[in-house]
Amino acid sequence: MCSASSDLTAQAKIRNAAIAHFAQDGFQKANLRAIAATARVSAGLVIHHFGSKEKLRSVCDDHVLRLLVQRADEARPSGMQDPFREYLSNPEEYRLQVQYMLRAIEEDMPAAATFVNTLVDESEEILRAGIADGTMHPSSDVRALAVLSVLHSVATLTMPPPLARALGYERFGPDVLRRLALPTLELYTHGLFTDDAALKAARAALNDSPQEED
Amino acid sequence: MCSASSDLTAQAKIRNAAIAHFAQDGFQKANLRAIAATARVSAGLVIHHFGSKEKLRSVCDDHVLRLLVQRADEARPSGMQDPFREYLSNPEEYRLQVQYMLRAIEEDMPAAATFVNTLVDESEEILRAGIADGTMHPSSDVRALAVLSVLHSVATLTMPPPLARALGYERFGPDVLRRLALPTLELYTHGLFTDDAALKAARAALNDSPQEED
DNA sequence: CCATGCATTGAACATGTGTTTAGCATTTAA
DNA sequence: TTAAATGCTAAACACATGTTCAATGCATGG
Repeated sequence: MCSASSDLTAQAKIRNAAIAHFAQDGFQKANLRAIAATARVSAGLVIHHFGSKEKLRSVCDDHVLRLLVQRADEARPSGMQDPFREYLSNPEEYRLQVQYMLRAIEEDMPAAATFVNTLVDESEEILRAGIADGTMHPSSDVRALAVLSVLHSVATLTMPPPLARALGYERFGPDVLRRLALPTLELYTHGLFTDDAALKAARAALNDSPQEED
Repeated sequence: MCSASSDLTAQAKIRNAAIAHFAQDGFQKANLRAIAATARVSAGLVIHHFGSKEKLRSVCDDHVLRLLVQRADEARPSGMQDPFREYLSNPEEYRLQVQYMLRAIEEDMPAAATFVNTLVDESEEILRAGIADGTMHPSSDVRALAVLSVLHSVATLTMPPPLARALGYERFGPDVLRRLALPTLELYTHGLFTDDAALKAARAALNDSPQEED
């Protein structure tokens, strides 16, 4: 990265350093002096160019969002589906951008909402198409299923250290992802239960106390 | 809570206030003066009784862990399985303890490791029993499946706001949980795919490049 | 060459927050 | 009753960190 950083403008160097720090430490824990140090500039220059830490984050949000959406568009029509393989088969820089966006989702930033909506909408489309052509089971609530699958993907990619350790790894990484790939596909192919007793029980319970709308 | 707080020792009041603040805001964002204000004491007293913010957290960790494990033991042999129904059908105080432990998992505290290991071990036992008696499908990696199911539960209970909003809710809550219950059970009963093409492809891909890095 | 403007810096400033300290009040023990 | 210990507080302190400011260097145009 140092080889490329010398011919970038100071603004771009700061922005890239900020993206790395925000992705790794989160917005709050990341501090301007460390970002400035990574970018080989002073803390004052960061404010001079971006006005405030908040505005700097906004610029980073837009930048990463643009990169990810652009990459997804280029990969049409497959889009952003199968985030696991996507994540595994792409360069370090891409992983950083994904990590940044995952942090943004956790911290509920506006750019994250845009990103998540894109993912969920795309997921819902794929589900509806799969159900229509018979490759996927029908669902009582396709929208919820779309959210659920995105949630599972996000959760896997942000797996908390204690869970990674329960699997025998120091922390989340590509090896953990590979380890979980097969069980995940097995679950999505055969399910877990051999009968629908639990499902019927849940349906009954939800009908007993229908806290619902239409 | 105010009615009960008057006859608690100051230490207990501070500890309970800290649990609430840590659960709601996370350890870093929570500050001693706010905790002290909730407990109706001065900030200095918090340090006087607990030594430091870090030690205060340690006491809270142990306290919440003890309460949750005790509750799980009382609920034997069902233990901590089906966290959704457990979460929905229990009082506010219990939700706070769960929320505290979820925060501890995110922030990778020692107590969280204990809790997670309990959950995963218990989950693995249940899976092995279910597979043995034929109510669950065999798995190529039961341990990983146990981690996966715990991960899904944790992820659902800590659903980031953007995902809750993608479902049409302001933020995560009991209603979101009820909405996701059926799709989750459907997934765990029937799976998603109607054939095993994706599963076979994954098996093949993992055999082709079993240990690849770029 | 000078002047203007931009990039950049180091130091100072402001604020939030964990912690320390000195002191006060109340209880307890001799 | 006095003295020590305990519970508790307000203020001060230390430090991290976002931000401001004055000054310096350096380019470009007149």
